[in-house]
Amino acid sequence: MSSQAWSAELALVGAGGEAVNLWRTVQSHGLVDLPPMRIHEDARALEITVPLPTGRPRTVRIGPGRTARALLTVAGWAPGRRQADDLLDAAAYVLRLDEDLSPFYTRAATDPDLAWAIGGAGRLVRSPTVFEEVVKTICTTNCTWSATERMVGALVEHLGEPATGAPTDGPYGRAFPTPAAMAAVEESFYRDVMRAGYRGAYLRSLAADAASGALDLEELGRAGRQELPDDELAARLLALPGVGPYAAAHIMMLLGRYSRLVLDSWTRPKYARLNGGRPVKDSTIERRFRRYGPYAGLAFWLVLTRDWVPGE
DNA sequence: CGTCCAGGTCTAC
DNA sequence: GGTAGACCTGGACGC
Repeated sequence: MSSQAWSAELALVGAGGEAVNLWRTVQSHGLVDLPPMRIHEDARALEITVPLPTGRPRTVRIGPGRTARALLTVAGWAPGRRQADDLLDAAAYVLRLDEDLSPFYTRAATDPDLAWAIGGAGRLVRSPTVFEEVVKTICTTNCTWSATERMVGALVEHLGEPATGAPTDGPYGRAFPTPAAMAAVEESFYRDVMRAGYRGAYLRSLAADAASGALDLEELGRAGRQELPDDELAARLLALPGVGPYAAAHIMMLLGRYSRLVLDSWTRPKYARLNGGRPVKDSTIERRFRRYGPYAGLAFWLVLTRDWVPGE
């Protein structure tokens, strides 16, 4: 416990000069409610524990700063210039500030259902690693949200590297586990501690392949659309154990590949509710968002989550 | 207490 | 290529 706290501001602007609504970004999808991320409602801030290129992970709060800026704070930290820059880079990465959403906004501007978004919505919080997006997504499949929380919570609490000054127990204040850490534990961990059921074998296999280098998820997830088109990325993801159509679409959306719509037992009824309550066929939904081309999945997601932040 | 199913996926037809 | 059944777990529900 140190009374010192490091803080710095980060300009909230997209790569194309677009506005960025921080609070909307913080609440952009469900994974921000899973360790090592959490939302501090009263402060309108995102807390996340991020690995840094050097030294231990750090837990940073990303909240509102001066106009069009985020304020980053880390308790009990007095970093050097290099480390401070690393943390700023990590926060910018998590907020996806390197992405240019202006092509999407150009299309949204002419859509009465989505024109509201151009004020700074549509930026989805990004995990520090692709591995984390994949593992968490697998932990959302075929189970309730409370089960997802249990599984991810156990992973981070028991296998995540603690940040300096982190609490000695509990899932917060720890970076998401590395593939090596997840590959090093026995099956019994997945069965008895994480209680992952049949997903345990998928996760263990995924972690082992990622740890050995046989599978480079980070390269896969960060490849450009030119070198790896969406269809090919989808095929590669679908080949992963435990990743089917829903999970592939969800992972792709989190990777900034929005061509697929996330269709599952939450999105289908939610879309139906927004359209008079009658079930809507997948093909009908696909058709409605086809005009968005590579942004179809993002447009769909924003329509579904518009009411997550009141006032829009 | 049994059945169903949740932000599905895999295997075997 | 499309479609049943099985699959871990544990809340929610009906009986």
